[in-house]
Amino acid sequence: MANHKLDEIDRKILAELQADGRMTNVELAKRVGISAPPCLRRVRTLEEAGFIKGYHAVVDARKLDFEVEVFAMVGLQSQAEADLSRFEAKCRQWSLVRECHMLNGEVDFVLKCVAPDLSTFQSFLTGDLLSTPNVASVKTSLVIRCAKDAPGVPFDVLEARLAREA
Amino acid sequence: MANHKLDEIDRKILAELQADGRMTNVELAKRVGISAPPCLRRVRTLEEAGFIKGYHAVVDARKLDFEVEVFAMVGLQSQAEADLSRFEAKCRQWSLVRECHMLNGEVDFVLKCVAPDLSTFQSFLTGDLLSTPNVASVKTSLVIRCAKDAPGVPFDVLEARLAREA
DNA sequence: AGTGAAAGTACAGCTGA
DNA sequence: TCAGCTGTACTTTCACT
Repeated sequence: MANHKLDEIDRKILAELQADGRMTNVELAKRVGISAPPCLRRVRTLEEAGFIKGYHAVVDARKLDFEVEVFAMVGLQSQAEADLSRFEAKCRQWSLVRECHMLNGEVDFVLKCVAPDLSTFQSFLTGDLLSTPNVASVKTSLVIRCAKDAPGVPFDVLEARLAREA
Repeated sequence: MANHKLDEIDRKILAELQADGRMTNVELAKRVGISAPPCLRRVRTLEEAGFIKGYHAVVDARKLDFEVEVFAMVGLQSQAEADLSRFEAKCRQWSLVRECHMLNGEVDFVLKCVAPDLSTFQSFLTGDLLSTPNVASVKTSLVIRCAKDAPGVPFDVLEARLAREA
C-alpha cells in the first residue's frame, strides 16, 4: 500500500489535517477544491488505510509544570532481539518516557523524556532506567530550548519529488 | 499562568483531547462529566490561554515513502547567542528537519530529520547541514525502529503529583 | 438534497466568596 | 451582593446517507 494510490487531493487532505487536525470537513473540502461528501469519504478511507494514524491536541507541557525535557542515549549490554524487546516494553510502561527509538551506531536507543522537575527525573534515571538489567550506559542531555517542533511529514518535499518524477 | 487555574475537569479535557484530538464536543463533555456548552467554553479558554497549542493529524511517514528517519547531534564552533539563533533559523527553513532542540553538555543541538531515502538525506547532510558556517561536527544515527511515540504530557504523572500534594 | 446530530449563542439559575 | 460557572433552550452549521 504505497503512495501510488494517493492523488493530489488526497495529499492535500493529509497536509491540511496535519496542519490543523480539528478543521471541519466543509472547510477541508473547500481548501482541497472538492465538495464535502466525497471529501469525507476520502478522509475515512485515509484513516482506514492507515495513512492517518490518529489525531492529537498539542498540550503545552511547561504550562502544566513539566519543566524538564531530556534526551537520553542508552546503550545495552546485549543486543539480542529478546533483550531489545524487553527494554522497549519497559519504555512503553514508563510514563516519563514519551519516545523510544532504536538507533544504529554506538548508541542503541534514544529516549525523549519529560518530568515535572530535575529531582523527579533523577529518581527515574537512577531508580528505573539505570537499575534496569542489561542497561550498560546512559548519557542524558537537558533540553535548553526548542527551536522547532514540526509534526510529521514535510509535504513540500513530497510534492517536489513527485513533480520531478513526472 | 500556571497549573493552579486548572481544575480536574480542565485536566481531563486536556488528557482526552491529547488522546483523541478530533473527538466531538458532546462526546468530550460526556466523558468529563459536564454538559456540552460549558465544555466548549472550557476548550476555547484552554486554547486561548495556550494550554492547547494546536491539533494535528498523525500521518504515516513510511506510507508516504519517507523511509528514513535520522537523529543528528550537532556541535557548533561558536555558542554565542547570535550564532545559536542563526543556526536555529536555518533549521526552521530546512523541511527535512522536523525537530530542533538545544541541549546542554557536549552536543549543542539534536535534530530529528526525515527523508524519502538515504541519498536524499546524505545530500542534505553534506550540501546543507555540514556546509553551514559555524557547524563544527555532526553525528548521525539512523532510526531502526520506533518502540514508542506518545504525544505530549503524561497525565497519570500529573494526577499522581496533585494527589500527593493534596 | 435532506435528515439527524453537533456546534455555537443567549439567557436564566445556582453556588461560593 | 456579585462574580463565575452551569445547564436549558434555541439557531446555525455540519456530518452523513
